[in-house]
Amino acid sequence: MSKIRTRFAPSPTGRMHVGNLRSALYEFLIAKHDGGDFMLRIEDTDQERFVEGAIDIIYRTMEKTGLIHDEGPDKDGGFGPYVQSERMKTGIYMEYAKQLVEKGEAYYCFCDKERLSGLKSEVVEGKEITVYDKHCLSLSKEEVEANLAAGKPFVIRQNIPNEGKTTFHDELYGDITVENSELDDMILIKSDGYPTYNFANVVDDHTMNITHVVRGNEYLSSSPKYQRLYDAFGWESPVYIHLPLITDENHKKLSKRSGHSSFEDLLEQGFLTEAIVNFIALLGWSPEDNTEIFTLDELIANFDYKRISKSPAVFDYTKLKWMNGEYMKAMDDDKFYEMALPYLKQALTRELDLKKIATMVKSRIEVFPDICQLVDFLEELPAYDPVMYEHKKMKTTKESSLEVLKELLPKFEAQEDYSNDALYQVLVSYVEEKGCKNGYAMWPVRTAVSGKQMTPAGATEIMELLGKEESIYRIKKGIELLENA
RNA sequence: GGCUCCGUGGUCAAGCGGUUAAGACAUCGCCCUUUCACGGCGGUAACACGGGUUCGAUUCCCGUCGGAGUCACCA
Repeated sequence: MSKIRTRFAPSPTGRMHVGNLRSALYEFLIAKHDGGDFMLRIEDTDQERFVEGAIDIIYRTMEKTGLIHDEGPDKDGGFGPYVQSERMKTGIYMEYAKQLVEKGEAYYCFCDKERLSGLKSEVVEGKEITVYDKHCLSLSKEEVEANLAAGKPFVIRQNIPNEGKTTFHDELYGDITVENSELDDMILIKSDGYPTYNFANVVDDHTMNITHVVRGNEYLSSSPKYQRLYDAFGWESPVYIHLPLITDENHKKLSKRSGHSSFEDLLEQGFLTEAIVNFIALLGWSPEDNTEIFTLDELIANFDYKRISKSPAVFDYTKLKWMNGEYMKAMDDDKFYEMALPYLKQALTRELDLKKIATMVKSRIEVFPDICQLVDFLEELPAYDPVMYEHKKMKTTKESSLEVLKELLPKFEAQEDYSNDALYQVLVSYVEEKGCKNGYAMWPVRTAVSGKQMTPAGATEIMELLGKEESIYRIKKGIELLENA
């Protein structure tokens, strides 16, 4: 058995779609699990859709996610060029297309747009469906030569008989057979001389010795055509592995509209690269045991493509968030601080111990932007409703809270050491003296000092952060509020 | 609409003829706690339906229904 060779073949048309990223991941894992090679090939045969900078996005994403290719435009492995527009310059596609023409497996077509649009078509769900009528197949060799000599624009189409069936084999889905009459004579070479994706893909996969073609499920229905191409050339077909679709919450193919369809979207929303990779690895694949958290190396070690699922998977944003939270908790404090800093700075402008705050917040958030609403009260005491002082479990009421705050205020004013420990002592001794439960005193203080239902820290921790002046000010505010309530 | 694929809780999923049908997210409840969160414990919740095959079907076959994908000089 020869070494496995897989490839990731994106088109430089913009952001990295998570579906594509998962394909890349699986292609990488299938090769690496077996000690094989993974390559990157740029499929830029559509000049119109080409987006400037998109190739950089691809490189950056691959590197960031750790999907390091063994061969690619920047790493020649002897099978180059690895960019289709460059391959085209070698004349490879036209050469192979002509081979097919000679074998009668393809033919020149000179039909123009007008004739094509005049073909009988059917409109289904707003989409126009036309089947080419093989009009140019009947052209004689002389007619073709004459047209070519006259410089008439042409395309080359695959010649698929109207009879018979075509079968191809997929590792996951098994044998799939379709009637040839269902297969359209697809274009191999476009009138601009570029190959279509379909054709370039087959030629390149073969000439680059790709052993396992791993791609999205959306190619399943066109695969018979590819199979016919391999057969027409007399090439051995690769192992096909079609991946289940990733859908949105409505079970539709994940699209830009969902707002989280690309890797960049996710990064912008505060997700960690490792969490994203881990999450999408589990979209359509599961290990033998119940492990859910995987490093890339662990994935390589455990990835068995036979365990890839056949049914589509909904991209569960909520679970991604949970997973991201797990990664955050596992992060070391310094690294977390570094990454959280931009968000902290955005929320807080006053002098505060950001490092301490970062640590407090670390185990309580799922994505970085959560930080803002969690710590904003430190910046400025929010307006709050005095009913927040009432807490059933703490047995506090507005009245009891007022009393506690009033009794505590002079103690806090007298206190010089505003460390959490010292402050906590003040509270505890007050509680002992009063003979009540901790919460009975804690709750009102925390409420006064934060104005929030939920905070990333306890009362005295907050006071330590705020400092004496601000703490006293906030407690006085609380008293005022309660007196007027 | 034709063709193709898919069909286990709300979601990801294990299962591959005999199981009390795992686990995770979400949700709910309880406990812990310097509130909330974290953490711990527990609960609710699924084999789309109808026929076969079989001693026995979630598992195999057929049909129905449902969902999706695809039908470009886009990839």
